[in-house]
Amino acid sequence: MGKGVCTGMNCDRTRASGANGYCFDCVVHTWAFCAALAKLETLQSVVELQSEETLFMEGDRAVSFFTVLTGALRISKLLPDGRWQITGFVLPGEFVGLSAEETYVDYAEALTDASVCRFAMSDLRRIGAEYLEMGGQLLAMTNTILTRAREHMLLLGRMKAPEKLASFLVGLLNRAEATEQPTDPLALPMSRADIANYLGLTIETVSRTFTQLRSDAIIALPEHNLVRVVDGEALAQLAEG
Amino acid sequence: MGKGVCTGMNCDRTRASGANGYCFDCVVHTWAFCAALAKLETLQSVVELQSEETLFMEGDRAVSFFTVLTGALRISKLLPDGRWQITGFVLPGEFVGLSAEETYVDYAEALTDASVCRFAMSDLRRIGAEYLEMGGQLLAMTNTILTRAREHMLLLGRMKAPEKLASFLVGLLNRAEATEQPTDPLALPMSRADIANYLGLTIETVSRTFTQLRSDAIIALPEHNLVRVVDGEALAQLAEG
DNA sequence: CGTTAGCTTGATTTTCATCAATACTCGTGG
DNA sequence: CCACGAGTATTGATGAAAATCAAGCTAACG
Repeated sequence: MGKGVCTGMNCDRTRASGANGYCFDCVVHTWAFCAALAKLETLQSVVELQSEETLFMEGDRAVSFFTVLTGALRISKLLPDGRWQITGFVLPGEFVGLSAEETYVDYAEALTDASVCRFAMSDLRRIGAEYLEMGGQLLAMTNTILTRAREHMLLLGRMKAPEKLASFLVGLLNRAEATEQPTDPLALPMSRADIANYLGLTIETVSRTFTQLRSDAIIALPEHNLVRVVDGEALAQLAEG
Repeated sequence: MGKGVCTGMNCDRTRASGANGYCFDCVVHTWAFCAALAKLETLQSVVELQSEETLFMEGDRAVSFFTVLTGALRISKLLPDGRWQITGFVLPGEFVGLSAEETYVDYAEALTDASVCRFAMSDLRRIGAEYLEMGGQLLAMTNTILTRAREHMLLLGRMKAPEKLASFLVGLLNRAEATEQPTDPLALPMSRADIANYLGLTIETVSRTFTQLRSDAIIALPEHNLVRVVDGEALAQLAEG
């Protein structure tokens, strides 16, 4: 899994939030849960991550949670024998690291160079009374994540390889659209290995399936990490099962 | 999937909560999120469900959410072509039906005859300001559900049939223990078909795997729906992967 | 006591994993 | 600028796990 480790709390690569310490000009301002809050700006700090760096590990004390500003993270769970499953990708404006436990229950690692905005759990509890609105926002966003998790279970349990890949691409397209990022050549921030793991497949099967979708003229692959949708109808069809 | 439909809101089979309308002697009082609240008792009503009855469906307006009092529910998602995936079982004291959307995003059906305690979403919003504590409880419980969902993804994506089944049994044992229900002959409230679907397998594979675990002297099956753990060590070992 | 739904067992097929090369891409240094 | 090498992706051949197809079995219920 990841190489470097930066547990947020004690990482030296932190600095004041945004360009000048205010949320209102934060890159993800309009999508992130913290958008609702003016005073929150005093509570966070920005953490810079290099590609493959670990933000937190299972078992670490869950003292912080995070909003992704730029780049992307991967969330995964590990089996004792080394097998693991990526349970989600976290894109800009989305948050990660809330846990009902004292410690984190999964791993968060940077897929690319990334920056995240750190919040202290203790601050969350403290301001709860004042900034009730945020509690609601967090609950809503957690529910959104849960909904996505359940869709992913349907994918893992019941879909065939081409359906899985189509579904994955459609999901990425939707999220890119939602955060106003380019979709025509859609960028895949993750490797084939990450895609394969996320979909419960192997690298080889993902690769074969990519070439299959390409030869069926459903997508084009101008580069390994760029996808162009040729037949959106067929892709959506596949993605639906 | 289910037969009858009872969307909670307009179900006639409702009555006042508990034996006498107070939460404090509710059967799940000590485990349910509502335990923290005294005033909540005025806000709910009890809904009785028959086995296989539907509590809510994907697309229904999400006007209520529920705590299970007795029995068990199954939560599932449906693919257009009829394939579906059970994403979770809901046991007494656990809640279900919170959604960030306007409508429910999955199906909830009774595995057995069951009773659930209904809360109105509007009440949740209204009392939010006063009963902040509950918001935190809901967030915590939602995070617990999310954690379980992620563990389930690991199971669906990376485990082999015997590991899946062992993991499922261990999970049920833990939950039965947590709510002080019998574990020695552990009752399986769900059919082989439900287990199979939940684990991303077929009925046949589950059946074969049960007989395999039995002939390996890891479990005994005094009846189809009763499991006795013979070699807990081996079972835990398998469940861990 | 027969019927039916749910479970088990067996035979065959399918999908995907595994094993094994081969090709591509990008960065480095001659 | 090109050759080399390492990491990543593709392609091919084979094998294994679980799905599918097809009977039987069991137990509960009329």
